[in-house]
Amino acid sequence: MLQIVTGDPRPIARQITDGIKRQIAGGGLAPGDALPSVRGLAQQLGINPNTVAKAYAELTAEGWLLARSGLGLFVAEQRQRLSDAERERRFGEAVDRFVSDVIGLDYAQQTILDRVAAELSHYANKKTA
Amino acid sequence: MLQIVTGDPRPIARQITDGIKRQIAGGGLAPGDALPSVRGLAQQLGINPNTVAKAYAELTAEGWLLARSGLGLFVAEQRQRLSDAERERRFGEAVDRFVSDVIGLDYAQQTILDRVAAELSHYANKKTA
Amino acid sequence: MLQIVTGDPRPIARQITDGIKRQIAGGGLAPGDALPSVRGLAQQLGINPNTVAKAYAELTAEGWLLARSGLGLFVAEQRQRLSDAERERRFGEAVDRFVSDVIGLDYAQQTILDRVAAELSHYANKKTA
Amino acid sequence: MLQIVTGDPRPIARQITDGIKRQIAGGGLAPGDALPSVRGLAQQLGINPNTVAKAYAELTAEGWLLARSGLGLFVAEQRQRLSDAERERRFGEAVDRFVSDVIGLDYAQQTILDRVAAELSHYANKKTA
DNA sequence: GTGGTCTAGACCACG
DNA sequence: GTGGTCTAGACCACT
Repeated sequence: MLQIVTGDPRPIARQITDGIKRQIAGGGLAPGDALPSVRGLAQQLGINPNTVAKAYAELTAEGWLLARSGLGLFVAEQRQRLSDAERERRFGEAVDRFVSDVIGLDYAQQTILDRVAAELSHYANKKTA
Repeated sequence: MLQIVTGDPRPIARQITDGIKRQIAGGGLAPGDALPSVRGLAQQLGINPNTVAKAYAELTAEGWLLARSGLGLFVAEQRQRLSDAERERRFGEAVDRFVSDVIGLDYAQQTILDRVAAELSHYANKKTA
Repeated sequence: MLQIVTGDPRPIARQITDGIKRQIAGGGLAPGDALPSVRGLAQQLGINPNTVAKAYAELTAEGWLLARSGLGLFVAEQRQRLSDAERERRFGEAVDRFVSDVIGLDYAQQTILDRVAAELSHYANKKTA
Repeated sequence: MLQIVTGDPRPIARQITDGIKRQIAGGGLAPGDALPSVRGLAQQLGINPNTVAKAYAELTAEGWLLARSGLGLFVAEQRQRLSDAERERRFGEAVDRFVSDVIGLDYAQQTILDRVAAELSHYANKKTA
């Protein structure tokens, strides 16, 4: 289930997109599955429908979701959603930011890697490159 | 040397603080070393001195730097400023955010770990737990 | 309510952070409470919004406040952010400075202690060690 | 002995005035005692003579020291160095600042008072009001 | 509407 | 020369 945490520093729309991406990556949502309606999800989460619509729009633009007119939104078939250059750019940025965030906390490298591995393992990921 | 990347989504001041933290963590800047002056660095980077001053102020407030009036800023002795609980909290947040960022990029877990390890290895890390 | 005293040697932003910290410590502001908006408080105090923003930014960085994008700033849950060693260091510094400030004023020790006690008593302090 | 600590956030001149005030308050320097010369102290401390001269000038202006032309500076006789209003103003400011510094560290009131009392006791203070 | 960021330019204390 | 503070005004992202 999606959860909105008010204390979370991430914008609400980001929390939604992150949550849905994780569910898709982890198999909780399979290609073809329908998503809750904008109004329904907004009501359920107690937030503004505009915020949900914005999150859905972003996911659609990135190829995660597919709109079928009059029917709603569905999880798209697996496909290359981003160009390799774009993937690599985002990947590099994420690693960079993560290292900057963690570098001052003085954890051992192995501790950091173990923790990342543990967190990643919650989401099945069969792609090998 | 510090580099400002205009395409970087991080604010300029954040890029500066990150860069300096990394230099300190990696030993490029040792305790007692002087930092470039606010005006000097601003001119070198082609940005407003206030932006540099803001970055320096944050690092000073966090205990990374120490001001000696009239003389300039210097790298402070490193000490553990945060409680274990706070360190853990921030660590968890960083890991969580990182996983959210990369989970959708379809990289293999090992690829991700290798990249993080490579990036971390640039910085000496003496702590073993 | 917050008051800005022009004769006060503390910078304006410092007066604001001090005042808010005291209100939080004394229970006048509880976790979850909203703070006056940057622009609103600036107008009310007759100062520049940037000055208020700076004070708020510092309190946020130190963990006293939490920003919810688009909604404003709120008092965060209190938690112990600093290590015991760091707390002790700052405590020692404060005591040292205080003694230096009052040692030349020729007040009796008991007079000084009574005054400090009176001032501290305005703020609930549940910790017993 | 006076000590200059480079890591101290206080300006050097402030460190000197504080140190001399403490010595006078604690009896290490008695009325009539001569002070080291500006140049001598500056050389001993490894700092700029201007800084020492400035510190001496402040102490003289506040009535702690007395200049005898051609002979040097001496500790002044005990006397009311400040108006009562000025004493009270500074006292209030010092208490206020101290409380603001300590309020966020979450120490018990008694702990704070004990520490202040202990620190004050290092300096004999017989005046009772 | 909210806070966050950056620029520009001024004034101060310190050495 | 150094950093620290404040003002003024602009633009952005978020709700």
